[in-house]
Amino acid sequence: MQIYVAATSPDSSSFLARGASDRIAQDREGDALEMLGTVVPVRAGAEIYGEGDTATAWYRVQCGVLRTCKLLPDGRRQIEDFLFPGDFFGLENRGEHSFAAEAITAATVVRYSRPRLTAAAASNSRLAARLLDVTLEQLGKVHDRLLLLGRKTAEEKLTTFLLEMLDRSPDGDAIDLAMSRTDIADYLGLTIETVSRTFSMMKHEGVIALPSAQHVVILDRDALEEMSGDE
Amino acid sequence: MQIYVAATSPDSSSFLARGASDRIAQDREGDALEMLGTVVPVRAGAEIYGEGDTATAWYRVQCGVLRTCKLLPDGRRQIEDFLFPGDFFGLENRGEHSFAAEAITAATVVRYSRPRLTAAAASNSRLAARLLDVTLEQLGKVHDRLLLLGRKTAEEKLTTFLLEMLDRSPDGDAIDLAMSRTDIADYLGLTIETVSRTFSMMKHEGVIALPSAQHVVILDRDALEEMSGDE
DNA sequence: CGTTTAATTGACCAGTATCAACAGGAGTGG
DNA sequence: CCACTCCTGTTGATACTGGTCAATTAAACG
Repeated sequence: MQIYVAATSPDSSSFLARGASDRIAQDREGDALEMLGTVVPVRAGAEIYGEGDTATAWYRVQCGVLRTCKLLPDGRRQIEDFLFPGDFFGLENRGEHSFAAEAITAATVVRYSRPRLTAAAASNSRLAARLLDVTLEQLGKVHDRLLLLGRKTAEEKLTTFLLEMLDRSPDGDAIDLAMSRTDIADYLGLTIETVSRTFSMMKHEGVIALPSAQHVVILDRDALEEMSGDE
Repeated sequence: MQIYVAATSPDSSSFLARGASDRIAQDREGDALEMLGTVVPVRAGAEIYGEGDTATAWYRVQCGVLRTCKLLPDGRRQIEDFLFPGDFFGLENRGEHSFAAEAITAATVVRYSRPRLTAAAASNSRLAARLLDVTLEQLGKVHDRLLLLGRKTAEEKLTTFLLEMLDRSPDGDAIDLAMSRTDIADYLGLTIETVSRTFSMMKHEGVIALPSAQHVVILDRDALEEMSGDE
């Protein structure tokens, strides 16, 4: 099983006081947040919580890959996000979860009880700022996906997806896809057939190589970026 | 010009301490947030900030209707949200705004300088909790739109949109659309032609009436809800 | 009123979905 | 070790939703 490195770029405009804005350092030193969490192991394919379950906690991925998804009554599915080590999920203030969270690979997650989090944030302003930061980061990410889902073509969606996965991959030009074609399709608002066909097309054009269905090698990153529609 | 009433349903699972969770009452009494804001009038069509502008403040709509939108280099546009009185916008922690904010009608917005907000939140835990709540609410709203953009049909998108507008309308069964067909199309990931055709179809089926392009009367709410795909 | 812009409607087209067949690997049992 | 099965992914043929281009109507504004 591959290990993904969390993308934790320090953000200069963070809501944290300047000297404390380096999240990586903070993670190492073990801040207030770390004291509150409970480590929970999850089997591959298992559900951490379902859509509609009472939301009692926030979570963070320690290792493994997960997905959060939502269903329409007739079974159509939308994957909200793929989650890698370092990612938070379950961030909601509604009474119940509006997405389900499921483990794609075997995983470990850290569980932060919401009442405890609320109480701790009330007396620790740095923790409160941190929670806000995490939430704002998620919001920014989701915003980008609106444009992708609403306005991009299949080819643009898939190249954007690959570049995104590449950013989170330890390797510079190879991606180990932990998720199935179905997951990718439901993430991008496409069908598995279109995902597969678009992969094949990119392969034939020499932009990527596909040693196996799960293993993607980027051959021409520039071309990929051009195809993503973002520039 | 029509006046919209902000949808401010108290949320029992708020991050605010229980006795203070009624946002409506809070707004009336004038909390810490109110002290920090500057009222800014905006002309119809004017831009409050552009995509890529340095993000220096958060905002809240006092009156009028605005939109936040994002462009692809080739001109394709995605509207992130329509904003009505009471709505917050500009909530970001990246250095620059990832969406532009524009006034659809003449409007007044309240501007909250970010450095001042950060400082105030650091010493006022109730304000910090409030900011987190506002952000989480936005996150929840955007999540619902992912499913709409990724998996719903044109008809489902438009009925969902109408029900959404109806919820925010002062009237029980009539909607005054402040935005153009182009705006609606860019909000739902469709073209103006498809929006127009779908409206016509719904009119012919007797689900809605269209006394004018801007005025929609809901004739059969149940049918509309059934058509939205959500149940 | 005439002019301009927004919305509607129509004809046609394209991108993506659907339906269906086939191929490739992984696991299982003989 | 090979054959069989199952499952996932790929490829092909065809259909259809929604997009594009164009013409018409309606509304807004001077």
